[in-house]
Amino acid sequence: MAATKTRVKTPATAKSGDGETERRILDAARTVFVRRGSGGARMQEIAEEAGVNQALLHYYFGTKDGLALAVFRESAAKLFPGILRILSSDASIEARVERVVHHYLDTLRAHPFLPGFVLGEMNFNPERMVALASELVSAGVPDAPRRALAVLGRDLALRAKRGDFRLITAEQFVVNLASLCVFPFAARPMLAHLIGLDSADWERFLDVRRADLPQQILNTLRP
Amino acid sequence: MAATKTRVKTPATAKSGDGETERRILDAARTVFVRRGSGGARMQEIAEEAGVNQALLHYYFGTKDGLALAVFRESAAKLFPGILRILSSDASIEARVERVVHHYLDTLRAHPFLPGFVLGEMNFNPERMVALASELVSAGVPDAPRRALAVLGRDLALRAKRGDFRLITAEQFVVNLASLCVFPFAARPMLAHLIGLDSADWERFLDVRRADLPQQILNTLRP
DNA sequence: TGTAGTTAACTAACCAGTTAATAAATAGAA
DNA sequence: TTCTATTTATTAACTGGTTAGTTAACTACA
Repeated sequence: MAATKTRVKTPATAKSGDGETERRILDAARTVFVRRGSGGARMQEIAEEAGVNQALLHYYFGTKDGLALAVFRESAAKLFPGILRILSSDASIEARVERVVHHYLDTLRAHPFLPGFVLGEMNFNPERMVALASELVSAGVPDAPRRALAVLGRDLALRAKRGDFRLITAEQFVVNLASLCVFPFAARPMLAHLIGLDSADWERFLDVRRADLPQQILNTLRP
Repeated sequence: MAATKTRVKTPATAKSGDGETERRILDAARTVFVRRGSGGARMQEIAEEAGVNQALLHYYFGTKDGLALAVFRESAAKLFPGILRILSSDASIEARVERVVHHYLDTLRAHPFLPGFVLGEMNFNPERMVALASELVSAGVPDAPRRALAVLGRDLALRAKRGDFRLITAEQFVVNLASLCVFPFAARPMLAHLIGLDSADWERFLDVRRADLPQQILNTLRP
């Protein structure tokens, strides 16, 4: 076993079955962190959920924060990179909007607890976002989000010049897109309890949303 | 001193300066809970922030959860009731949209950490929303949100029939409104770190948003 | 033999909450 | 108005249980 206090174990080799223990810990951690946030989650609870000894959590991930960051990282990876790729493609704005909305809603339908978790975690433990951003720097792609925005901004400006769209910055536009796709998932507890949206209502709500939202968003751009 | 384990002290009388100790505890708790979420917050930290002895937290609020619920309740009260009132008024839809956006953005500019806190808390401690909802029932106004939505829904339908707007349910419309107003605040850490939005950028971003968002939202309704 | 993975037991520190005593405020009687 | 008993507010110290993390021994495998 290597030395440092916050050492993170490299991917497992043979015996553990190609990283199976690590996988199980990550899966369990995601389940527990999503349910309680990292502040409310307990390592022993995660160990039990994973069916492993608690010391293994430290063996593979170092500290609770190390584990929480690993879960945050993979959760955030479901929210951002795909969207940025679509937004900076060379398809028409109309097609991009439709693809983003569908990609976002379909992804989030498969992982409905993600937005609540990511938003909660990023607000209660700001060091998570700081760490992610510095990982981008380390990976040599610090500007990826900004470059995607620049591409999109150029296209939006071109269309505004042509009179197709009103003028809007890429930042505002992307925030509108993300707002309309992500917020309902994070706010679902409120929707459920304040206006009585049950599971079937929720699915219908999302169906309608998936169908209508692209056009609504394009409408925000009308002059 | 009354008996029960989860007893909550009623508002203070004379000596404590018209509830001053309680006020100080609530203020401190809000500060700490907003920063860390209730799972990550520590009672001794709140006591120090309030400048009181930790036992007083229990004296006035019973348990940590009792205190957390009190803070959640007053926080949620800044997010919902005012909006519902505006939305169910008899002003034109156009005026309602503008009023809601301005009310929301101005309120949240004064309390920028509210959305992150409320969304995080409601996802990590779902019993908060459950308790709030049952307080509405106890207060005899279980249907207030739904009634507001019904009023708005009727008006939206009328305008659709007239050909002014496309058909949309009040639920979808209100979620769009809330999404566009609230999400940016909850997502601010991400905006700051991924696309480098600093404080001055942020204020400008909100200024632009306040000015442009009403029309963008009304545009979503165009046929 | 050396290394990685796993276990059971352990531990210092932390945590939410309690307790008993004291101080301050209030209510009621004279 | 004053006094006294009661109630409320506050304090310092305490506590049992929990927590993240550590340790030493063992197992499995190359």
